Amino acid sequence: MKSQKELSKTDHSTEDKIKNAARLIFHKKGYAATRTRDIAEEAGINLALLNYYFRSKEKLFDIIMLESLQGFLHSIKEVFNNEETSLENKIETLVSNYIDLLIEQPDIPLFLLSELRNNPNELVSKINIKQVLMNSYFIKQFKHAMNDGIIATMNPLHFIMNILGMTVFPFIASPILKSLSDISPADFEDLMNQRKILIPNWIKGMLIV
Amino acid sequence: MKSQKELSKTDHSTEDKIKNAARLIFHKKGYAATRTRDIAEEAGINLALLNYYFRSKEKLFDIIMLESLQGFLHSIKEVFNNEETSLENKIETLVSNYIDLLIEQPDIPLFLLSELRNNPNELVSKINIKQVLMNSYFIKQFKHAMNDGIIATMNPLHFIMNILGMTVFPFIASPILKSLSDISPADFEDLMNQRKILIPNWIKGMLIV
DNA sequence: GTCTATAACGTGATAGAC
DNA sequence: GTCTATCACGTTATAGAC
Repeated sequence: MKSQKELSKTDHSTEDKIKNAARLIFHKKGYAATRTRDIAEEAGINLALLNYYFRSKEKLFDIIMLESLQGFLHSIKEVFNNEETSLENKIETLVSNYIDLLIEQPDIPLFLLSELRNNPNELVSKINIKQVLMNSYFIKQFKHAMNDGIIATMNPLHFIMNILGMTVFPFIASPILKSLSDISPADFEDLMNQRKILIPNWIKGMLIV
Repeated sequence: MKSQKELSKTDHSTEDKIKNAARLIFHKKGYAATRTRDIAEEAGINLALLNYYFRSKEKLFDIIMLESLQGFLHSIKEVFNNEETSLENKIETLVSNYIDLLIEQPDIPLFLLSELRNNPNELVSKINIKQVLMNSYFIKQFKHAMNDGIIATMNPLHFIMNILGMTVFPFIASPILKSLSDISPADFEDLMNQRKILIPNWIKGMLIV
């Protein structure tokens, strides 16, 4: 239950106030549409202070971007490299954790994907997503099960696309989905919580030999 | 096979040159990050002409946005309201059409979803997505099959999220996915083409009672 | 550290010649 | 219709007082 604390992090220092405001607005509007004035106002401080602490809009953005990316990968990393849990259990945990995360911070995926779009970013290589995902214990288990004929043979990328697609996409597309049905935010959250059970079941269905 | 023609539309008139350039850059960078100067350069004309023809950046954007949204919905509309085809056939056709469309114009989904994010846009209601999707012949077939016990019972929204999630998400997340494996653009396209067959099969698996 | 005032710059839009 | 030159404005960033 750290999420609430995570969101409105310790707002003690001015530096933290600015960072929290920046995260909020960058996530919501993206780099280009964000004005440093908005961040300053949201933080309740003066515009000059932003440059005093972070030098420039871009530097501040880079910090937020890095942290957001790391935070988002953190969930996967922990689950994927747990050597105690089964393949099935990993899927259930991952989906459930992500849905919880996305209910709290629904803006993160669209933010990350938009900002990563054109920047074959140094960040992506710095964070080394490849190492985290493709060399994980999870992938080992997956390939092992395929070799043993326990699950159907497929490129692990398909598998990752399906899990992430079914889990993350509804949040990215929520503006449209909400307009499809006359669905309230509470209803939407209910639907997403249902998916904690549904998605792992669907995924299992895909793996049957 | 209209797609090629669709993309580089008749570049005859200056107006079309500007629109095509605008579409290209807006799709790639979004509204805020796009400079009218970039559009003018891409179109090979002068900045003043852009305002001469379209009055303002925003007006030009609105046109591109509307057309893009309509184009994207067009695929669904046609497939979903065909009263001759089966439920299974509709799924196969929709997935296949979308993958073809996204291979040609991979920037569209992220563009639409980003720009729609904060605008409970008049557009969304003007286009009336709800009407197109939820009152379609497809949804009728779907509910019918559920009532008859032919397919598993679930909220149709889950179903739509799954199809779109599995189909569209890989394109949205392609920068990350490409960095995961050392996958070439051609390999990525191959993977996506595989999914024309795979996704409908997975979806059918979800529907088994 | 924090503020006000202002400089420096980029961008959308227009005037006016051709 | 198309161009060059320029305006008008908003935004980032800094100087300098407190």
